Amino acid sequence: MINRIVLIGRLGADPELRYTQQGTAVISFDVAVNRQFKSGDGSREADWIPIVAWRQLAELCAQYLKKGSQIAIEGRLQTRSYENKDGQKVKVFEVLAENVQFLDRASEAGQGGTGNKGYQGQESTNRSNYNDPFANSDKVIDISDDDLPF
Amino acid sequence: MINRIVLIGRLGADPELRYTQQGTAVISFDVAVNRQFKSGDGSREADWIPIVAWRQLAELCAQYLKKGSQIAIEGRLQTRSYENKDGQKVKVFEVLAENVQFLDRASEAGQGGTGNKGYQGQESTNRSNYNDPFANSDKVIDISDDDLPF
Amino acid sequence: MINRIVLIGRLGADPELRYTQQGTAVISFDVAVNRQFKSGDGSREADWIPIVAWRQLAELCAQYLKKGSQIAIEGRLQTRSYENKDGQKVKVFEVLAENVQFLDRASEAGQGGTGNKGYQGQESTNRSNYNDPFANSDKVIDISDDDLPF
Amino acid sequence: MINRIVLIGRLGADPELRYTQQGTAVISFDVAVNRQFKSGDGSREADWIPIVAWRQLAELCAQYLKKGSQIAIEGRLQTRSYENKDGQKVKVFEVLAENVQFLDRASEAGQGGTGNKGYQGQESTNRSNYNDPFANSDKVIDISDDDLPF
DNA sequence: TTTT
DNA sequence: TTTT
Repeated sequence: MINRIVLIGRLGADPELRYTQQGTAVISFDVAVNRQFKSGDGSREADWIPIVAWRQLAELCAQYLKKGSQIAIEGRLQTRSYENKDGQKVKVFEVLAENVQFLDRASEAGQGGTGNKGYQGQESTNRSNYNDPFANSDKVIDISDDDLPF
Repeated sequence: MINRIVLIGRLGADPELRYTQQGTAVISFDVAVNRQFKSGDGSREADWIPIVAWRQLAELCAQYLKKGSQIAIEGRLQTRSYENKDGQKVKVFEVLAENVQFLDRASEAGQGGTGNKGYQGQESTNRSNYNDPFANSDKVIDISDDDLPF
Repeated sequence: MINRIVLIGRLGADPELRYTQQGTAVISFDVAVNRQFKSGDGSREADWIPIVAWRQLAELCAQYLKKGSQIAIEGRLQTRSYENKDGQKVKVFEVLAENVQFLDRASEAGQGGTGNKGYQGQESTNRSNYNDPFANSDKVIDISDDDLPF
Repeated sequence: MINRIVLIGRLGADPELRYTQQGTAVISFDVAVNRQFKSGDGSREADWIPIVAWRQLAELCAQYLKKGSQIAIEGRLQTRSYENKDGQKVKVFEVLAENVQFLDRASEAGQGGTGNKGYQGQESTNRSNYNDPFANSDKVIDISDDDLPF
């Protein structure tokens, strides 16, 4: 069903590229999307949206993005659950990036898209059982590609 | 900054209309947005997206939506935090609905939009400090309109 | 660059499936998207948006859509030019559908997407030189697949 | 009904701010949205999308945009017709901008939105009878505000 | 927690 | 008619 989101924002920190045990590249980062209005107290507020990208798109992002980079993202809003160390079920919201556009002069990168590699459709598949990339501190995340049906 | 999402899905339960202490209508409900692909085990998966709407749009939704209703939603993805009873900070993701379209035959309601009342811009304002509507079980939620800058 | 459109509307007429000389399926139809407001004279106004879809998505549409069908469409807004019989250059606007959702009860079809076949990326390619499908009355349109770089 | 488009592109020329006879500001410009793929002949292709904005948003655009400016636009795809000097009916497609974000370093302007002035809903109204702004060469366009139901 |  |  239709699930489409477009965001423009800036990275809050350098993104870190990771790999699944099978070698699939995955990257995660948070993007601050400013709201149009200041708060009552005059502070400028932003929504911090977690983004995840896979494969070539992940590698492109790793290459061109750093803390503060401005980026346009097109993708789907997804939810998944995982169990934390306390055995509690944690619900995660994230935008699965399917197309990105780097907006900084510095990153004369142009645009990265999954589409041009023919992976876009496959990106949309279920991946509800992988562990939370954010919960891992090492570059190889504890996730089997068998769990990724793509 | 650009933050735009469009979803089509179905309500998992009857929505409940609430009012702030000042009488502002607010409604919340979860929408199941099916993914295009079945899981490896053959089960059909969905993303469950929390939706919130305010004022007239909330009242329209209360009037036309019930468990199972199909709906198209246009809005912004927002995040906010609140403290739960244990004093822990809980992060909430939700789509602020700004325009909806009821898709069920039964509800020949057509479309509800905040726009036609001139409230759309104001909807986008900061509301990061209100309590979680989901955490309240009574119809009057514990939130002062002073906290809502709109 | 980012170019994303989502529409919900109804077909003004039965769509007609055509094929290029090389056998690529293509379908075109106009969708009426109602505006939220009535005109000054009380009439309800709609924008008529031309849609085009290719390959499997075209065939799905041919199978499930007819005059009056309600549909959600996700795609890109594209422009192209062709020369009419008078040798005049005609500019065409159309939405390249990349994902559709059939919204009628009757068409228990669910959803068609190019993504699930891995064609989505290729859809985005240049096709500015083909003749106007609307200008042809026969089912085999006068267009070589050599002109379609996908 | 749902009709939502988001674009990122560059202006092909300096925009020109005009006013209706009643003094309503209106601006029109074309934006080049590059496609992700080069044509078969290696040339880079773009879709040229006509944009129109009204009132404060028009004035903001006039202030911050010039030939080559990069901009993100959120709005609706609309169609309208007018009669040209030969008495022929001409169909026009254009994106009614409801929110824009200036993306050039130089224009540290941030974002313009109709929403923050409470005009956003009204923007969506019928305006199918005004003359084509592109067809006028003087700054005051031949259009009565009586024809604009907002 | 939806639906087909 | 844009830009990288």
